Amino acid sequence: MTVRTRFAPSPTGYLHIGGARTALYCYLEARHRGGQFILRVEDTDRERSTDEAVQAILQGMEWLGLEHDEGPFYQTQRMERYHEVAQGLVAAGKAYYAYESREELDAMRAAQMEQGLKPRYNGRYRDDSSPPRDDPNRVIRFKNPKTGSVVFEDRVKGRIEWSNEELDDLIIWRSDGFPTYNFAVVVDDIDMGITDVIRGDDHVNNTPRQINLYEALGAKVPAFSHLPMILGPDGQKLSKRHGAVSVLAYREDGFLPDALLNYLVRLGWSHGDKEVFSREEMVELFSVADVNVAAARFDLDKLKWLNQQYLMKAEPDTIAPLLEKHLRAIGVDPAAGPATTDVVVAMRERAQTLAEMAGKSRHWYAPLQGFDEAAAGKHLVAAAAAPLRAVHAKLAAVDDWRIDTVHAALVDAAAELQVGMGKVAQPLRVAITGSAASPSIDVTVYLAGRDRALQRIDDALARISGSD
RNA sequence: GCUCCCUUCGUCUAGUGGUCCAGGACACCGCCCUCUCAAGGCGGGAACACGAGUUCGAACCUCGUAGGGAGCGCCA
Repeated sequence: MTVRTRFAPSPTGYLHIGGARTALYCYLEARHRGGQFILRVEDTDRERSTDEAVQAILQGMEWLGLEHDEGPFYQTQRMERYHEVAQGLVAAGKAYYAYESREELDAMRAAQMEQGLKPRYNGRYRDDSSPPRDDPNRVIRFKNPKTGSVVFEDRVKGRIEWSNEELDDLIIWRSDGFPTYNFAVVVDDIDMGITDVIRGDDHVNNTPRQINLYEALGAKVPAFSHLPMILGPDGQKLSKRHGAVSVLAYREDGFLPDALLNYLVRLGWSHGDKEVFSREEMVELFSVADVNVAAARFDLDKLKWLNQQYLMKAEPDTIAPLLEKHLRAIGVDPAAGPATTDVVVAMRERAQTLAEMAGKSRHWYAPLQGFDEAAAGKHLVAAAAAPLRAVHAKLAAVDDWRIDTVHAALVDAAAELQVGMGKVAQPLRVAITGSAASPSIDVTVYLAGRDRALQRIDDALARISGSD
């Protein structure tokens, strides 16, 4: 039997970091074992599910390159099937109708809590053999076994045992005519031949009752793997403030999907000391059985480091179009300056994200947005005027504008003035970029282009004479 | 309250009874390289939650304590 895993998000929000990691692990486990990865949208909560959320999740999966082999399936399109299975359970005496109102149930739970008991349904209609009657509160409850225990071997957490006395008769069919989650997942996972259920560990508590459902339906119980949570940097549950945003927000921030995937795969899983994994390596080496049991915190610094590793390793040609997008995003026209592939090569060691790269490259494409005052105050001083004039003259005389010819011009200027390169480079750097940090000075000047470079030197000279 | 789960450097983790006075990575600090900033190289500080027990020997096994998390829905 081939391995089949599924990712089953509910479309009540976007695809966030935690969901993305779950999807990645499902995907990797299936690929690693030569099986199929299935996408299923759990949209039975008609009040909270939205179409936008469905689209956002699909887009997120696509951006990350987590391709599914089957689906997406939608639970709302499988209603007849759930109905049929629920009725079958009733007919077989394995489920029954119950008629308590929500208020009655709330009161029951409150009373139990007060006595220090775990709130559970009391099974009032469990043995009621009277024919079903119409009632707005009518639901179907599953007859959970009353004795014994459920044991399962979680592939992440190990052996887990649950006494049936802890479980009550859960509702599988709501009074509004829709199935509940615990019931629909089981029916789906059986019908779709899911062999490995990989999901967040907030579902551990549901597993024993789901296993009882599998058994009542005479189906083979799949293997379960419950993944620990991803926490925010402060150790608290992820919130919108720190990380629980859509994965697409990471695209906007200039992260590469491979870097995000690499970060995510290492969050809760490892392979010796290895840190950087290509997609192929992930597929080859990953096993959900090696996933850690404890929750992990999200660390943006490490994600940034990885992102830069990927930025530096990638072909500049593949990064250039992405840089162009980020330039446009900040209102800069990529056509108004140097070839973006050249900028990528110059900047990839100096930026951790594409957004940062775009911001630090803007001066090659658009007017300076003023000077960094500390840098200008230090370098655009009277003593810098002579070097700047010398450089201006040398650069104006370069007719074949290349990095090496620019470089030679700068060396000439420094030699002529009998000063070190530093005396020339820093004022020039500030003049060209507005700041004291940039790629090596020849590259910085080269990328600016002759006209822009000469103009900025003039502007800097004007500022120097103006401030004296 | 009850049930279940978790606990190695600030963070992600290696480690499955001896080779661990605990290894790698990010972050931090220092040095080197150097026209700046980076990148890169080298080096540094930094952890087995606590307490009992088992054992010749415990980060690894057992029990307890503390702390954290999840769940206890006609949400998923």
